[in-house]
Amino acid sequence: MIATPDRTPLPRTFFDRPVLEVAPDLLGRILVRATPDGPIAVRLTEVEAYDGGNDPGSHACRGRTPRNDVMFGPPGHVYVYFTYGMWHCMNLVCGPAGRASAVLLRAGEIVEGAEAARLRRLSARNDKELAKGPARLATALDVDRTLDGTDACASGETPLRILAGTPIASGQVRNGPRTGVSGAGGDGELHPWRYWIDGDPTVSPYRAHVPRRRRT
DNA sequence: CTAGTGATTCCCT
DNA sequence: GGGAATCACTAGC
Repeated sequence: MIATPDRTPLPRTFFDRPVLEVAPDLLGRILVRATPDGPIAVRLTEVEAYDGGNDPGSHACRGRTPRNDVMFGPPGHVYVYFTYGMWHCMNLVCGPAGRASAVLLRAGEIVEGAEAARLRRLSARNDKELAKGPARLATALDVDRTLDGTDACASGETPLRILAGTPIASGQVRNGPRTGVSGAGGDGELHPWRYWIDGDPTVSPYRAHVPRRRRT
């Protein structure tokens, strides 16, 4: 018998913990995006931890800037960045405030509002690909920089909120090197901080970071 | 399935 | 000015 997902919002205290504790605990949780077409909900299946200033792979490793400002703020808020000239990716900030740690949401299963998500993801060949990858997840949920700094733990009507869902037993959680991260050779050995649900079909393929030469 | 490459723009050095 | 926490597409196995 399959347990019904818990629709209770996650409290801010959930995020006010070390990022390596929060990241695997986010698997199986449900993020809800309110849109004019109705809610789109994603069950998280893959995440990556970024541990503030000590982490060479983190956007916060060179200090506070206008872009990463939200990472230095209170936990439970959403950090959205724009990358590769085209894409957005979203994170949830973890505690304590000022630590600048966050969890990148890398992939998930759309469990509500798939019709609305498909409108944003016309290249997806099937529903498993709707949110298979961090930029795909943000696109499917219509998330961009205008949502940077949104409080995912606020009560009342908010563009983004996160529900308890169904946590994943530790035996079903796998971890390994982060995907596509520059700034740390041998990153997999030192920072195996990508977590995913074992065998889940919506988990994105692993790709090592490859520095690209500028077109002449 | 894997591997290689162009797209496109913001941010920080 | 260089590079980026990526994706879509193609070729080949």
